[in-house]
Amino acid sequence: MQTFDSVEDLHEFVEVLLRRIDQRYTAGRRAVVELLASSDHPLSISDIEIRTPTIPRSSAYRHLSDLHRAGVLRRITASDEFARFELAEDFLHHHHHLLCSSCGRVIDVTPTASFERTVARMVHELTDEQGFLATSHALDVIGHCASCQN
Amino acid sequence: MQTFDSVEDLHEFVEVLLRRIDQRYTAGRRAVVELLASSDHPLSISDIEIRTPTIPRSSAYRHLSDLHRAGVLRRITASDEFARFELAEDFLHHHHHLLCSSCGRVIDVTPTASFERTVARMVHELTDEQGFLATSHALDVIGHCASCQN
DNA sequence: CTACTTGCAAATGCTTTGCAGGAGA
DNA sequence: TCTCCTGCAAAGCATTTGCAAGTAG
Repeated sequence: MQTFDSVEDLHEFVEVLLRRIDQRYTAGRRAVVELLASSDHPLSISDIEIRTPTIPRSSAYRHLSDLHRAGVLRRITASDEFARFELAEDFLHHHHHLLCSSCGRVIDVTPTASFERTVARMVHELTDEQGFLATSHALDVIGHCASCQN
Repeated sequence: MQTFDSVEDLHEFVEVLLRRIDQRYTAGRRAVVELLASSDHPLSISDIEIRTPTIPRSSAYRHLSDLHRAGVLRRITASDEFARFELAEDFLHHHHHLLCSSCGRVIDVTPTASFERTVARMVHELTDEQGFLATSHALDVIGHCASCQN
Protein backbone atom coordinates (compact mmCIF):
# COMPACT_ATOMS: atom_id res chain seq x y z
CA MET A 1 0.00 0.00 0.00
CA GLN A 2 2.80 2.40 0.84
CA THR A 3 4.82 4.11 -1.80
CA PHE A 4 7.81 3.62 0.48
CA ASP A 5 10.20 0.75 0.08
CA SER A 6 10.39 0.08 3.78
CA VAL A 7 8.64 1.05 6.98
CA GLU A 8 11.83 2.84 7.98
CA ASP A 9 11.48 5.22 5.05
CA LEU A 10 7.94 5.93 6.11
CA HIS A 11 8.98 6.73 9.65
CA GLU A 12 11.83 8.88 8.45
CA PHE A 13 9.51 11.00 6.35
CA VAL A 14 6.97 11.30 9.14
CA GLU A 15 9.71 12.45 11.46
CA VAL A 16 10.75 15.16 9.01
CA LEU A 17 7.19 16.40 8.72
CA LEU A 18 6.81 16.50 12.49
CA ARG A 19 10.08 18.34 12.99
CA ARG A 20 8.87 21.04 10.65
CA ILE A 21 6.28 21.93 13.24
CA ASP A 22 8.64 21.35 16.19
CA GLN A 23 7.15 18.05 17.18
CA ARG A 24 8.92 14.87 18.16
CA TYR A 25 8.24 11.45 16.79
CA THR A 26 7.50 9.54 19.96
CA ALA A 27 6.47 5.95 20.59
CA GLY A 28 2.77 6.75 20.79
CA ARG A 29 2.77 8.64 17.50
CA ARG A 30 4.80 5.89 15.92
CA ALA A 31 2.24 3.32 17.03
CA VAL A 32 -0.57 5.31 15.47
CA VAL A 33 1.31 5.76 12.20
CA GLU A 34 2.17 2.07 12.06
CA LEU A 35 -1.40 1.08 12.71
CA LEU A 36 -2.69 3.34 9.96
CA ALA A 37 0.02 2.15 7.58
CA SER A 38 -0.94 -1.47 8.16
CA SER A 39 -4.63 -0.90 7.52
CA ASP A 40 -6.17 -1.05 4.08
CA HIS A 41 -8.94 1.32 5.04
CA PRO A 42 -9.35 4.48 7.13
CA LEU A 43 -9.67 3.97 10.89
CA SER A 44 -11.89 5.70 13.39
CA ILE A 45 -10.86 6.69 16.88
CA SER A 46 -12.54 3.63 18.33
CA ASP A 47 -10.78 1.37 15.81
CA ILE A 48 -7.54 2.91 16.99
CA GLU A 49 -8.46 2.61 20.63
CA ILE A 50 -9.26 -1.08 20.25
CA ARG A 51 -6.04 -1.86 18.46
CA THR A 52 -3.74 0.24 20.64
CA PRO A 53 -5.35 -0.13 24.08
CA THR A 54 -2.35 1.24 25.91
CA ILE A 55 -2.80 4.69 24.40
CA PRO A 56 -5.39 6.75 26.26
CA ARG A 57 -8.13 8.36 24.27
CA SER A 58 -6.96 11.90 24.85
CA SER A 59 -3.47 11.03 23.66
CA ALA A 60 -4.81 9.29 20.59
CA TYR A 61 -6.79 12.41 19.76
CA ARG A 62 -3.71 14.51 20.27
CA HIS A 63 -1.57 12.23 18.13
CA LEU A 64 -4.08 12.31 15.33
CA SER A 65 -4.44 16.04 15.53
CA ASP A 66 -0.67 16.64 15.57
CA LEU A 67 -0.02 14.18 12.77
CA HIS A 68 -2.77 15.80 10.78
CA ARG A 69 -1.33 19.22 11.40
CA ALA A 70 2.04 17.94 10.21
CA GLY A 71 0.46 16.71 6.99
CA VAL A 72 0.95 13.04 7.75
CA LEU A 73 -2.73 12.16 7.94
CA ARG A 74 -5.88 12.81 6.07
CA ARG A 75 -9.14 13.09 7.93
CA ILE A 76 -12.28 11.85 6.25
CA THR A 77 -15.90 11.82 7.26
CA ALA A 78 -18.08 8.92 6.24
CA SER A 79 -21.85 8.61 6.29
CA ASP A 80 -21.93 8.11 10.02
CA GLU A 81 -20.31 11.04 11.72
CA PHE A 82 -17.23 9.44 13.14
CA ALA A 83 -14.03 10.94 11.90
CA ARG A 84 -11.71 8.43 10.26
CA PHE A 85 -8.03 8.78 9.49
CA GLU A 86 -5.65 7.41 6.94
CA LEU A 87 -2.11 8.27 5.90
CA ALA A 88 -1.93 11.26 3.57
CA GLU A 89 -1.75 10.48 -0.11
CA ASP A 90 1.95 11.31 -0.15
CA PHE A 91 2.32 8.03 1.69
CA LEU A 92 -0.27 6.04 -0.17
CA HIS A 93 -1.38 5.51 -3.71
CA HIS A 94 -4.07 7.92 -4.74
CA HIS A 95 -7.42 6.23 -4.25
CA HIS A 96 -11.12 6.77 -3.79
CA HIS A 97 -13.68 5.58 -1.27
CA LEU A 98 -16.76 3.41 -1.29
CA LEU A 99 -18.95 4.40 1.65
CA CYS A 100 -21.42 1.84 2.92
CA SER A 101 -24.46 3.66 4.21
CA SER A 102 -25.61 0.58 6.09
CA CYS A 103 -22.60 -0.15 8.24
CA GLY A 104 -20.50 2.99 7.82
CA ARG A 105 -17.55 1.04 6.52
CA VAL A 106 -15.13 2.75 4.16
CA ILE A 107 -13.50 0.73 1.39
CA ASP A 108 -10.46 1.96 -0.51
CA VAL A 109 -10.36 1.54 -4.27
CA THR A 110 -7.39 2.39 -6.44
CA PRO A 111 -8.27 3.81 -9.85
CA THR A 112 -6.35 3.11 -13.01
CA ALA A 113 -4.16 5.79 -14.53
CA SER A 114 -6.54 6.37 -17.41
CA PHE A 115 -9.38 6.65 -14.94
CA GLU A 116 -7.54 9.38 -13.12
CA ARG A 117 -6.70 11.24 -16.30
CA THR A 118 -10.39 11.39 -17.01
CA VAL A 119 -11.20 12.58 -13.51
CA ALA A 120 -8.54 15.27 -13.72
CA ARG A 121 -9.98 16.50 -17.00
CA MET A 122 -13.44 16.58 -15.50
CA VAL A 123 -12.32 18.39 -12.38
CA HIS A 124 -10.94 21.09 -14.61
CA GLU A 125 -14.20 21.28 -16.44
CA LEU A 126 -16.00 21.89 -13.15
CA THR A 127 -13.64 24.39 -11.59
CA ASP A 128 -12.34 26.54 -14.41
CA GLU A 129 -15.34 28.82 -14.72
CA GLN A 130 -15.51 29.42 -10.99
CA GLY A 131 -11.97 30.66 -10.58
CA PHE A 132 -11.56 27.81 -8.16
CA LEU A 133 -8.04 26.46 -7.66
CA ALA A 134 -8.25 22.70 -7.20
CA THR A 135 -5.65 21.03 -5.05
CA SER A 136 -7.19 17.57 -4.83
CA HIS A 137 -10.39 15.69 -5.37
CA ALA A 138 -12.40 12.91 -3.82
CA LEU A 139 -14.78 10.64 -5.61
CA ASP A 140 -16.99 8.95 -3.04
CA VAL A 141 -19.39 6.26 -4.06
CA ILE A 142 -22.28 5.81 -1.66
CA GLY A 143 -24.14 2.51 -1.52
CA HIS A 144 -24.14 -0.83 0.20
CA CYS A 145 -21.12 -3.08 0.63
CA ALA A 146 -21.19 -6.76 -0.24
CA SER A 147 -21.91 -7.87 3.32
CA CYS A 148 -24.83 -5.46 3.77
CA GLN A 149 -26.87 -6.62 0.79
CA ASN A 150 -28.65 -9.73 2.10
CA MET B 1 -32.38 25.48 -9.11
CA GLN B 2 -35.42 23.41 -8.34
CA THR B 3 -36.78 20.91 -10.80
CA PHE B 4 -40.25 22.02 -9.70
CA ASP B 5 -42.26 24.55 -11.61
CA SER B 6 -43.43 26.32 -8.49
CA VAL B 7 -42.70 26.43 -4.82
CA GLU B 8 -46.14 24.89 -4.26
CA ASP B 9 -45.13 21.76 -6.13
CA LEU B 10 -42.07 21.51 -3.95
CA HIS B 11 -44.11 21.79 -0.78
CA GLU B 12 -46.62 19.28 -2.04
CA PHE B 13 -43.94 16.71 -2.65
CA VAL B 14 -42.31 17.34 0.70
CA GLU B 15 -45.66 16.87 2.38
CA VAL B 16 -46.12 13.51 0.68
CA LEU B 17 -42.70 12.36 1.80
CA LEU B 18 -43.40 13.43 5.35
CA ARG B 19 -46.78 11.72 5.43
CA ARG B 20 -45.14 8.48 4.47
CA ILE B 21 -43.46 8.49 7.83
CA ASP B 22 -46.52 9.87 9.66
CA GLN B 23 -45.16 13.33 9.99
CA ARG B 24 -46.90 16.63 9.40
CA TYR B 25 -45.67 19.49 7.32
CA THR B 26 -45.73 22.30 9.83
CA ALA B 27 -44.73 25.93 9.64
CA GLY B 28 -41.29 25.34 11.14
CA ARG B 29 -40.47 22.55 8.73
CA ARG B 30 -41.78 24.63 5.87
CA ALA B 31 -39.51 27.49 6.84
CA VAL B 32 -36.49 25.17 6.82
CA VAL B 33 -37.41 23.73 3.44
CA GLU B 34 -37.98 27.16 1.96
CA LEU B 35 -34.69 28.41 3.28
CA LEU B 36 -32.81 25.45 1.81
CA ALA B 37 -34.69 25.79 -1.47
CA SER B 38 -33.72 29.44 -1.76
CA SER B 39 -30.05 28.83 -1.14
CA ASP B 40 -27.60 27.97 -3.90
CA HIS B 41 -25.34 26.07 -1.52
CA PRO B 42 -25.71 23.73 1.44
CA LEU B 43 -26.40 25.34 4.80
CA SER B 44 -25.06 24.51 8.22
CA ILE B 45 -27.07 24.58 11.42
CA SER B 46 -25.68 27.99 12.30
CA ASP B 47 -26.57 29.33 8.85
CA ILE B 48 -30.07 28.12 9.47
CA GLU B 49 -30.19 29.55 12.96
CA ILE B 50 -29.10 32.96 11.72
CA ARG B 51 -31.65 33.05 8.94
CA THR B 52 -34.59 31.67 10.92
CA PRO B 53 -33.98 33.11 14.38
CA THR B 54 -37.46 32.30 15.64
CA ILE B 55 -36.82 28.57 15.41
CA PRO B 56 -35.00 27.26 18.49
CA ARG B 57 -31.92 25.18 17.94
CA SER B 58 -33.43 21.98 19.20
CA SER B 59 -36.37 22.33 16.84
CA ALA B 60 -34.10 23.08 13.92
CA TYR B 61 -32.16 19.92 14.67
CA ARG B 62 -35.39 17.98 14.86
CA HIS B 63 -36.69 19.44 11.62
CA LEU B 64 -33.50 18.58 9.82
CA SER B 65 -33.46 15.11 11.23
CA ASP B 66 -37.11 14.45 10.37
CA LEU B 67 -36.79 15.90 6.89
CA HIS B 68 -33.70 13.85 6.36
CA ARG B 69 -35.47 10.73 7.55
CA ALA B 70 -38.28 11.49 5.12
CA GLY B 71 -35.78 11.74 2.27
CA VAL B 72 -36.25 15.45 1.71
CA LEU B 73 -32.74 16.45 2.66
CA ARG B 74 -29.24 15.37 2.04
CA ARG B 75 -26.61 15.76 4.70
CA ILE B 76 -23.08 16.55 3.61
CA THR B 77 -19.84 17.03 5.48
CA ALA B 78 -17.34 19.56 4.22
CA SER B 79 -13.69 19.99 5.15
CA ASP B 80 -14.58 21.51 8.47
CA GLU B 81 -16.81 19.06 10.21
CA PHE B 82 -19.99 21.02 10.47
CA ALA B 83 -22.88 19.14 8.96
CA ARG B 84 -24.54 21.00 6.11
CA PHE B 85 -27.88 20.31 4.53
CA GLU B 86 -29.38 20.76 1.13
CA LEU B 87 -32.54 19.51 -0.56
CA ALA B 88 -32.25 15.94 -1.79
CA GLU B 89 -31.36 15.54 -5.44
CA ASP B 90 -34.94 14.62 -6.28
CA PHE B 91 -35.61 18.30 -5.71
CA LEU B 92 -32.49 19.69 -7.27
CA HIS B 93 -30.42 19.08 -10.33
CA HIS B 94 -27.71 16.56 -9.70
CA HIS B 95 -24.55 18.44 -8.89
CA HIS B 96 -21.13 18.27 -7.27
CA HIS B 97 -19.30 20.34 -4.72
CA LEU B 98 -16.23 22.51 -4.63
CA LEU B 99 -14.95 22.67 -1.05
CA CYS B 100 -12.79 25.62 -0.11
CA SER B 101 -10.29 24.50 2.48
CA SER B 102 -9.53 28.08 3.45
CA CYS B 103 -12.99 29.33 4.33
CA GLY B 104 -15.02 26.12 4.47
CA ARG B 105 -17.42 27.36 1.84
CA VAL B 106 -19.22 24.85 -0.35
CA ILE B 107 -19.95 25.77 -3.97
CA ASP B 108 -22.43 23.84 -6.08
CA VAL B 109 -21.50 22.99 -9.65
CA THR B 110 -23.80 21.34 -12.13
CA PRO B 111 -22.13 18.89 -14.50
CA THR B 112 -23.09 18.39 -18.10
CA ALA B 113 -24.93 15.26 -19.17
CA SER B 114 -21.89 13.84 -20.92
CA PHE B 115 -19.83 14.54 -17.84
CA GLU B 116 -22.23 12.50 -15.76
CA ARG B 117 -22.28 9.65 -18.22
CA THR B 118 -18.54 9.43 -17.83
CA VAL B 119 -18.76 9.54 -14.05
CA ALA B 120 -21.39 6.82 -14.02
CA ARG B 121 -19.20 4.62 -16.18
CA MET B 122 -16.27 5.21 -13.88
CA VAL B 123 -18.26 4.53 -10.76
CA HIS B 124 -19.13 1.15 -12.20
CA GLU B 125 -15.51 0.51 -12.91
CA LEU B 126 -14.69 1.15 -9.25
CA THR B 127 -17.50 -0.80 -7.63
CA ASP B 128 -18.08 -3.83 -9.81
CA GLU B 129 -15.21 -5.92 -8.51
CA GLN B 130 -16.08 -5.23 -4.89
CA GLY B 131 -19.65 -6.45 -5.04
CA PHE B 132 -20.57 -2.97 -3.93
CA LEU B 133 -24.02 -1.70 -4.87
CA ALA B 134 -23.76 1.99 -5.69
CA THR B 135 -26.76 4.18 -5.00
CA SER B 136 -25.17 7.58 -5.60
CA HIS B 137 -21.86 9.32 -5.86
CA ALA B 138 -20.21 12.55 -4.85
CA LEU B 139 -17.33 14.20 -6.61
CA ASP B 140 -15.82 16.75 -4.28
CA VAL B 141 -13.09 19.04 -5.47
CA ILE B 142 -10.94 20.41 -2.68
CA GLY B 143 -9.04 23.62 -3.16
CA HIS B 144 -9.33 27.37 -2.76
CA CYS B 145 -12.23 29.47 -3.92
CA ALA B 146 -11.77 32.65 -5.92
CA SER B 147 -11.98 34.93 -2.89
CA CYS B 148 -9.41 32.94 -0.90
CA GLN B 149 -6.59 33.14 -3.44
CA ASN B 150 -5.06 36.58 -2.81
C1' DC C 1 18.10 22.48 31.30
C1' DT C 2 14.46 23.69 28.27
C1' DA C 3 10.72 22.39 25.47
C1' DC C 4 7.77 19.10 23.96
C1' DT C 5 4.61 14.90 25.59
C1' DT C 6 1.45 12.45 28.00
C1' DG C 7 -2.22 10.86 31.29
C1' DC C 8 -5.82 12.02 34.05
C1' DA C 9 -9.73 14.49 35.03
C1' DA C 10 -12.47 18.30 34.02
C1' DA C 11 -14.38 21.16 30.63
C1' DT C 12 -16.40 22.20 25.96
C1' DG C 13 -19.59 22.42 22.60
C1' DC C 14 -22.51 20.32 19.27
C1' DT C 15 -26.42 17.44 19.23
C1' DT C 16 -30.12 14.70 21.32
C1' DT C 17 -33.88 13.83 24.49
C1' DG C 18 -37.60 14.05 28.40
C1' DC C 19 -41.42 16.30 29.40
C1' DA C 20 -45.42 19.14 29.37
C1' DG C 21 -48.15 22.24 26.90
C1' DG C 22 -49.76 23.32 21.99
C1' DA C 23 -51.49 22.34 17.40
C1' DG C 24 -53.05 19.61 13.33
C1' DA C 25 -56.63 16.54 11.20
C1' DT D 1 -59.55 13.52 20.72
C1' DC D 2 -55.75 11.20 19.37
C1' DT D 3 -51.35 11.86 17.63
C1' DC D 4 -47.80 14.54 16.35
C1' DC D 5 -45.06 18.91 17.21
C1' DT D 6 -42.47 22.28 19.80
C1' DG D 7 -39.85 24.82 23.40
C1' DC D 8 -37.25 24.64 27.28
C1' DA D 9 -34.05 22.71 30.15
C1' DA D 10 -31.33 18.80 31.06
C1' DA D 11 -28.64 15.11 29.40
C1' DG D 12 -25.30 12.76 26.14
C1' DC D 13 -21.27 12.15 23.95
C1' DA D 14 -17.29 12.81 20.99
C1' DT D 15 -13.55 15.80 21.34
C1' DT D 16 -10.55 19.26 23.58
C1' DT D 17 -7.88 21.24 27.25
C1' DG D 18 -5.51 22.47 31.99
C1' DC D 19 -2.23 20.82 34.71
C1' DA D 20 1.57 18.42 36.56
C1' DA D 21 4.72 14.75 35.99
C1' DG D 22 7.60 12.48 32.43
C1' DT D 23 10.91 12.38 28.66
C1' DA D 24 13.69 13.74 24.55
C1' DG D 25 17.79 16.15 23.07
